[in-house]
Amino acid sequence: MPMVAPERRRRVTISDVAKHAGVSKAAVSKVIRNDYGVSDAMRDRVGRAIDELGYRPQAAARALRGRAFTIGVLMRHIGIPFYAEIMTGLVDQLAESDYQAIMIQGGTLDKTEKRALDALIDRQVDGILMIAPLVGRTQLEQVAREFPTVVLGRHDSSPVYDLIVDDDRVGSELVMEHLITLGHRRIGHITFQQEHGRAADQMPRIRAETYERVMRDHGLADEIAVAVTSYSEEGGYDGARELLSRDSRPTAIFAGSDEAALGVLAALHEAGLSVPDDVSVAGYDNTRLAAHPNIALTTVNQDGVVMGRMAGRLLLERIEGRTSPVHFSVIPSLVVRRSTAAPR
Amino acid sequence: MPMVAPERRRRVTISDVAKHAGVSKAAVSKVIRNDYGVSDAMRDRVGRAIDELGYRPQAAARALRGRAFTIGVLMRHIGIPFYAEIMTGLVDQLAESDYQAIMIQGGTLDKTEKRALDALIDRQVDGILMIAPLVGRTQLEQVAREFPTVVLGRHDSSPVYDLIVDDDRVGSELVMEHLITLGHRRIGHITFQQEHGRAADQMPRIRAETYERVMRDHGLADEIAVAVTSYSEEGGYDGARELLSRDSRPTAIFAGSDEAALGVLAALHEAGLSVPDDVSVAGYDNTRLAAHPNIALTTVNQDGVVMGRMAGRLLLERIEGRTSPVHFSVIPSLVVRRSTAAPR
DNA sequence: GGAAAAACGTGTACCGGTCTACGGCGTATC
DNA sequence: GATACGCCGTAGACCGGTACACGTTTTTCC
Repeated sequence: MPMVAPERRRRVTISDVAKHAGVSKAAVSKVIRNDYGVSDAMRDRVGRAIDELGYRPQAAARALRGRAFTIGVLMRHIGIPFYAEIMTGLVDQLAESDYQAIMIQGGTLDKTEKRALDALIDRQVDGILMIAPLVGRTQLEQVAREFPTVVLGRHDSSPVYDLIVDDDRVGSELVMEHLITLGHRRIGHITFQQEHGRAADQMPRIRAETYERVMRDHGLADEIAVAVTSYSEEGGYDGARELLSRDSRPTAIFAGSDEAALGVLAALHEAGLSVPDDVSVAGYDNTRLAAHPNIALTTVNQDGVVMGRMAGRLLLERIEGRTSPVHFSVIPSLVVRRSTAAPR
Repeated sequence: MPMVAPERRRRVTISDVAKHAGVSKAAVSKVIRNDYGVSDAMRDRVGRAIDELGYRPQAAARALRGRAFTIGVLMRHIGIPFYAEIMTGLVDQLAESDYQAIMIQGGTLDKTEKRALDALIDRQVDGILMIAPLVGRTQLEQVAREFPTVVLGRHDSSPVYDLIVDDDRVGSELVMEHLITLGHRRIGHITFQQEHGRAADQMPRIRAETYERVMRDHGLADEIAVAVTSYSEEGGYDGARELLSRDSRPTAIFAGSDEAALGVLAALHEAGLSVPDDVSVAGYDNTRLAAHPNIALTTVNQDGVVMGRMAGRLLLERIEGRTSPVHFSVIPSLVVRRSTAAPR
């Protein structure tokens, strides 16, 4: 028996609505876009036709001429809890507008990120939010010149895009002062070396530099010990093992991120060292997991929801025509939990 | 001084390429799509022109007539570790094709999920992957009739879409047999009541039913204790508190998900009970965190990467024209860690 | 060697919207 | 009463691709 192809009902178009309402396509378009020059009667009439037919404008067609009503979000990877917070804020902010946020994974390589970014551009998004992008500054500015762009989590400001950052200097100082006040002197740090050596103002770099500065300010220049790995759990694990293998074992480790701190905890556990009795551990980001009683990590809280909401606002403003750059900084706070204590 | 509007360079179009190569638009289009009827010379020539101009086809324009080369993924929320695994598999599978995955958050409400799904449809995606969607079956089938669709994490099969599931019966049995073999009799369960009461074949329901069945099979019908909350950390916390407050405290808790299990651990910690000495805890999903030494959760491993890869494959097949439904089931395995032990 | 078939390139309608230009009509202005 | 103007609706070009129909050239085959 021949397979009957399922009849794919043709989608309702603006012409269908126009015909059904007995008006022109242009009139329907005006109503949809809330354009000038529409009578109340027309609005009602078209509105009813739209409802009756269940019409929804097709984004692709709109994109070709006008806007796609789409905000593209580029992130390395989903599953990073802090990113989820950002999205919560962004979606919340966009909920009142006609815009929709779509996300795309850029991965951790230049190449894959480039591909993802291109994909967003090819899809004619109206604005782009880049979360901690790897892309070099020149290319970043080139994109930003053509599309409203907000960059989150990088410190290199530019006249062509908006910037949202947590004040990593302040946050790192909070952690370091906390550890030093507790009495620690041999404090290690785990940082993340981006592929682009040039990016002196990227977030991991700032945290690392602040760490070193505070150490020096307290006359602990000789105790500086940095492991360069990555901000992932694996990175934290490897970094901790490296730090532990050095001559004088640190009594505290400031991991550049909570993810990394989780790896540090794992490494310490494996080495039979207890936290915080043998080694204190602090992270950064206040991931939801940091709060879990089995982890109880001292960390820095940066309000991701606020950052996401602000990102949405800035993008909408840019889409509306703003060209002057905005630099928004969130002040972080220290959250002390059981992973830090005075050294024994 | 008047602000000079940044000149937005017009994007390179197919006509530009055609002119530059001295051929027709149609020829360029054929080359791009690898269509029939193109000579090697033509391919070279056009290829060179494309490279020289840095041309990239615009997805919106393609979508209008042909395909958008976009796969839409609908998920409740990013930040759920298991979803990240699925995406890894999906992206990996799509990497070789011309398709790109975009994600959209549906939230936990019918209404917000509907809006997100509409947004995908409006954007003319070529295929949709729905991860544990809330949407009712009728609507689901309606969407699937018009767009290639793969549903992951729900057990209600249909002739119009493909299904990818972990075999939740087998997984739940593994957990229960493990606990019973250890000697537990008072085993509690935490489940998730979806909004749609009708969905008898949804995943939480299956895990819960299997729990009850195994209990009965071992003559433990009287010990059945189920807390109905949700599969989130909060849900687990609340559920555990409820179970602990009952007359006979369970010696083991089978949480329907790792997320919930984390909440259970938190509640036990708060109650001053130790794991696994006082209470054994098991989860489901083998989230990355379950492996962390500070958590060390006994759980069920279902290979999210494999599931994601399969989702990609099935979608591409459907886009190519397959209409017969596929039902793919992943066999889970038990991962025993330190959160379970014989009752004292 | 000639007819048929295959290979290749082009012209152009079309997808579903947006937006500019314009025309008709009612009202205010002088 | 003629002119000007604001308001409202429409016609139709246009966005950047795809795909079909068709003409021309080359190859195949008897």
